[in-house]
Amino acid sequence: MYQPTSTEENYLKAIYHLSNTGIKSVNTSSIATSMETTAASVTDMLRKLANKEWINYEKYKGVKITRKGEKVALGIIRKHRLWEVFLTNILEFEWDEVHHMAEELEHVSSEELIKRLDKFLGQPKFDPHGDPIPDQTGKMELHDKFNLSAGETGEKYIITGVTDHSTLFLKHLRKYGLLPGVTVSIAEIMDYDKSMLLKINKDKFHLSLEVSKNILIKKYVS
Amino acid sequence: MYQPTSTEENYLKAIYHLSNTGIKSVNTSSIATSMETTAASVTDMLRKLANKEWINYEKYKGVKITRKGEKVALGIIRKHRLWEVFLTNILEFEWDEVHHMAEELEHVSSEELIKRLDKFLGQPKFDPHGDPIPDQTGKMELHDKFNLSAGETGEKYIITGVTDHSTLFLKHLRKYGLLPGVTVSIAEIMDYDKSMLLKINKDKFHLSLEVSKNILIKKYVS
DNA sequence: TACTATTTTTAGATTTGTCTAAATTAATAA
DNA sequence: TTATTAATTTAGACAAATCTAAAAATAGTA
Repeated sequence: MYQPTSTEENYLKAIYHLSNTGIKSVNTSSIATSMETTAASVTDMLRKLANKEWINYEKYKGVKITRKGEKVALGIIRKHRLWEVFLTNILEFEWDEVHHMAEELEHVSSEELIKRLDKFLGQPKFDPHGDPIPDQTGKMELHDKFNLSAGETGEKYIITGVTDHSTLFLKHLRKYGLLPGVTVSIAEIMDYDKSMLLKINKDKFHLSLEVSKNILIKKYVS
Repeated sequence: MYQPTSTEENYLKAIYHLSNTGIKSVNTSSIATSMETTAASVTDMLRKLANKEWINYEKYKGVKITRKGEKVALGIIRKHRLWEVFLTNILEFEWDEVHHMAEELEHVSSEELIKRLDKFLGQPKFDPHGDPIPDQTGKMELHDKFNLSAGETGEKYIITGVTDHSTLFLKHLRKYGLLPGVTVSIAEIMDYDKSMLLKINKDKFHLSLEVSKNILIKKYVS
């Protein structure tokens, strides 16, 4: 129906993420925080998005994304994550370097370009951070991730993603080789501060709760 | 000094092209035509570009691009042409399909991205249309091209580019396999309308002057 | 319930890039 | 050289996205 502007795409993406991964209700101020803008700007934009039927919005009552809006958001997320795969796998960037570039590339409009990029990359199901890539219809694999901080001593796990996507955190993990796909086992969990001793092959690392809380894992099945 | 907006980049690119490949002086209306906008909008923008020292501009006296402006323009042209190579060589688009996508991709800002893309593509010197790709400093190969319409009977030539970049023309050439890099020989030139009989390997084509005037060639050296 | 604090919206401005219509300057031709 | 035509610039307005400050609505609490 309508063609979203880059800004509208960014708002819809933020609203989608807040709706799904966030815990709190999607209100004006949470959007303002995540977009690094003011509540007044958000209110203006919400009216526009509602006019175009991408969200349901009632003054003072918060926001709910519509099917149409979700479709737009998933399209952008698909582009973002595919470009991230391109940047890491093909152009050999590190996983903590690609986010900003993908933020620009995701707004390149051609659907055919994304279709071919997807094919060229071998139709990847996850991006370098372990986040699932929606297909053309918006569907994506959602495997049962849980927090490394909830792991148990002696158990083996595969890292599947992160909850903190900041460059600082990703760089930190890279130092220890803690990347999606890597197999780890928990050697010991300290009673005092819930920090843990982690094993990758023969190497051992000491990990604070702060860090383990932001790592997602799934059970290792041999 | 200043960071150009996408719009400013497009104006500088247009002015650069008019300065070099165009015959007429670079005046307000020629820019308006090539940008598909009004003379009034151009005047507004020229003042901005002059303030940022990318052009020299005196009211009613036309425009001359500065060193700084040329540097910006060549940077954009470099990105545009590298993305075109990516789209044709890697994603297997046809040469007449890539222009519009490259117009969007050229505004993605990361210099490091372009550096790596260039490396990944094998540091190509020409884009799919035979246009030279500037290096990081703005230098590019300028081999002595001339018009196919100025070619001589019996001579062998290599196609190096085109002067008409429209989709319609490029599609037309593609039908005959007349792409940059292809070797052709002129079998006959008709006295009456200057149309020519062209040979690629064993195939023969009849080409109007209209078409041959828009094809660039260089001498074949075995 | 009534008061206060917080959140949200409105009002009014700003910036960028655009437009149309009017005014001005330059170019052309009798 | 003067009159007419063409090109260019100015003036004023608009749309998108943003901001600050003020007003209005909601939520929390005594």
